[in-house]
Amino acid sequence: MEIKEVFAQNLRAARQQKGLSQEELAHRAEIDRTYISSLERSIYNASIDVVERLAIALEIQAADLLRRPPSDT
Amino acid sequence: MEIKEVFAQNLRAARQQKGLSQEELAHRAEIDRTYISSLERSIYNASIDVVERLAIALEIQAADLLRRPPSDT
DNA sequence: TTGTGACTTGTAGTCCGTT
DNA sequence: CAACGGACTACAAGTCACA
Repeated sequence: MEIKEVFAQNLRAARQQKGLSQEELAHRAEIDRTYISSLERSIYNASIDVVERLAIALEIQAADLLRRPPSDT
Repeated sequence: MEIKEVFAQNLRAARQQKGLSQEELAHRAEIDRTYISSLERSIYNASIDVVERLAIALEIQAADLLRRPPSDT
């Protein structure tokens, strides 16, 4: 499993946990709505500043968005 | 402090902890030596696949390379 | 052994839309 | 509300010569 897939899953899970739509998250993180959609579908390898902006908007640690599930380690 | 600076410091610290030169790490991670030099000088916002390749070469977690020092939180 | 400048190429990231 | 397309711009990715 590639890191961008891990990131995609963590991102979607964290966003839904907060009850946010892609558009609301996009606004908070100042990132394009369609790009967040792409990230959740594992299209791109986000750069670390995008990871951090999303983490801040989601009120979690940037490192948490890259954390692999226990079953995968 | 920007995330790329956090990453740069963590990268250099982890590399030196392993007693590796930039060139040796470059070889292990299959990344150009001068690019690693750039990353350690906070030139770029690395993408998450590069972060992971370096983490694997350093035998640490990708998330650890993004972790901010306690004094910074 | 590492830093740096100059450069090219590939992909990250934006903005418009439709389904 | 989200998936998806095309066309674009910005910047990461990768290479080289040299200090």
